[in-house]
Amino acid sequence: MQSLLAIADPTRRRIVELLAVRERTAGELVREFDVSAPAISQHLNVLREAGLIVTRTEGQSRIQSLNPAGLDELETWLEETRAVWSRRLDVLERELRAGDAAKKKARKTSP
Amino acid sequence: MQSLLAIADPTRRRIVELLAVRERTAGELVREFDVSAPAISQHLNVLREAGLIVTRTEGQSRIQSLNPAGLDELETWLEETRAVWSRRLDVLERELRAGDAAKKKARKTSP
DNA sequence: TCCGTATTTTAGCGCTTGCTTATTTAAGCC
DNA sequence: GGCTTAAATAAGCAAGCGCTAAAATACGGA
Repeated sequence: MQSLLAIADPTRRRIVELLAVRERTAGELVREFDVSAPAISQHLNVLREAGLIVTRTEGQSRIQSLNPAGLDELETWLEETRAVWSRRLDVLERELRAGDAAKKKARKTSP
Repeated sequence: MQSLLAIADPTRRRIVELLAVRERTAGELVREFDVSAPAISQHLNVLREAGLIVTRTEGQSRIQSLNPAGLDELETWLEETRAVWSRRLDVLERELRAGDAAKKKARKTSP
């Protein structure tokens, strides 16, 4: 779940959003933020290790782009959690209905 | 985006998963982990402030349960990012195809 | 009212994180 | 080779995080 930790940081999340629009060099990204180039470079390392971006060298600039498989991990966790959880809600609702029915029945014999 | 920061921590993520199955008291949650009760209580504070869980008092125990709206924020970010990004991939693919066509055409006149 | 159980708050500590400046690596150009 | 541009790495620092033990709060029962 490294990708979750990676996008928990606002700067890194913004980088991902920028790269979602189009790929960029490290230098282009630096210009979008009020932090130094090393700071961005370090963020890019984290994102790369999390599998969210890939970097290819082209001449003397390194181009950063989103990794197709990167967001999958996040989506999977979210989907699974939501699946378990909404199943639970269904059960809860059914129990609630059953409970109401039982109450109604009980009221007839002992109000 | 507080919810993202909240579930970036493995313990808190586990708490969410446990609550997805069924609601639990703080004490029940403590027994699931190898950390002290205060630690769990603090994690619950973070999750509550992030809107991921709600707490109701029942007698002397406090019951924690997942907040229906909580995961939405995450899902929204993920969906939007993916939407922008996959749109970009579509454009890219189309450009690629157009490029191939242009190359083919060019080859006919000047190989 | 005093006590036990459940939980939270406080205070303090070590570790990690994100940032900066300084230095290093790498590629293109003369 | 020497210079410039692009980017990464290294070292160091302040702030934040998660943990713990200790104290405080809240409720139910004898």
